[in-house]
Amino acid sequence: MTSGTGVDGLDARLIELLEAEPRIGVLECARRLGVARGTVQARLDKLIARGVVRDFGPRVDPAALGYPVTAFVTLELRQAVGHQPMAQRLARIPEVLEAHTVTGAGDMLCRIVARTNAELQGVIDRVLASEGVLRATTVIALAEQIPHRTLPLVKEAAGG
Amino acid sequence: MTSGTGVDGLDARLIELLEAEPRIGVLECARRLGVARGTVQARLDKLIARGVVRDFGPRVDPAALGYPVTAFVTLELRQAVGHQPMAQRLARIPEVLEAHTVTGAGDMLCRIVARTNAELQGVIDRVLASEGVLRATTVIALAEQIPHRTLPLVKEAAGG
DNA sequence: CGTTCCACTGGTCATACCGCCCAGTGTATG
DNA sequence: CATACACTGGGCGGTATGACCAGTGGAACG
Repeated sequence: MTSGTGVDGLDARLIELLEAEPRIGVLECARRLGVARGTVQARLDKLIARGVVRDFGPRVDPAALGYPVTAFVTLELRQAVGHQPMAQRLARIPEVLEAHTVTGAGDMLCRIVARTNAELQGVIDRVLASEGVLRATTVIALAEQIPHRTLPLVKEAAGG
Repeated sequence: MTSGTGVDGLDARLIELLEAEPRIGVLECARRLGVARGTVQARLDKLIARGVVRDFGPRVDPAALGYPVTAFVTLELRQAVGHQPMAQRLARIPEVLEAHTVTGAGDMLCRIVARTNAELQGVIDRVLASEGVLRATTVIALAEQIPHRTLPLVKEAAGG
């Protein structure tokens, strides 16, 4: 194994290839990478088994779904409420796409989408209505300068 | 069309199914959804054509790659520097997974990962070294309460 | 130095899926 | 009423898939 993370150059090239053209199959990957099909299969199995590649689920674009407004909302919680139950309450709001507990002044950071700025207000109101939320600070994402990516990281981890 | 977004119940069920078991094929989907294969194919094509489903790329887990530390960094930029060139500079740092321009006190919000807290400092230093960055405010993500999801949103858009 | 382990190769096999085609039907639209 | 559209259910050839195998080369270990 090339590095401690267990990802080598071939793994990285494989992920890169799949990232670029997700529809191609194992056989095609093998051809392009210049290795045997069984090798690609084994690598892929191992990457999935190790959790490096979670899955190949469909990546849905909220904007195309009609939710072009993205915002990051920092929540301040009442100390007494646990983060777990809070997360469960937030999970009931479909527009909450993501939530993390964080350090700093706030307690939780959420990614929220909405159809319009006006509806964003509505979503935030629903968040605020959750028991235990003291305050919500919102910043609206004006533009996605770097869309979510992991490829450079994979290459980095592979050593190059 | 059921709704203005162009996603109906069947679309939603299809996405949900693919989300749950990404490896199954069109035929299997058709069987489980109780519709003809051609229908599934047509729906899927349209979803992709409309951009609702971006692709089926591999979802890489940075933690499994050896980058368990996630942080959100808010950047204040010198007014003179454009966001575009700034994004390009940030894009050269593999650990920067995402970047948005935002409203509020800060100018950009980035998602950053690192191997350790100590290395996080190093990554932030590299960000700060970029021309035009005046200040960086960092919050570390302690736990991912709600991992990135879009399913509830899809169901919502489909009307339930 | 020999042994053992492991990954990769390159080949086969039967199965099953894929993309594409078609005619027929039901339904909403104009 | 005519049209357009979506879905059905069927069939077609081509091809990938997953599984399996023997053989090879390198690295680690006693």
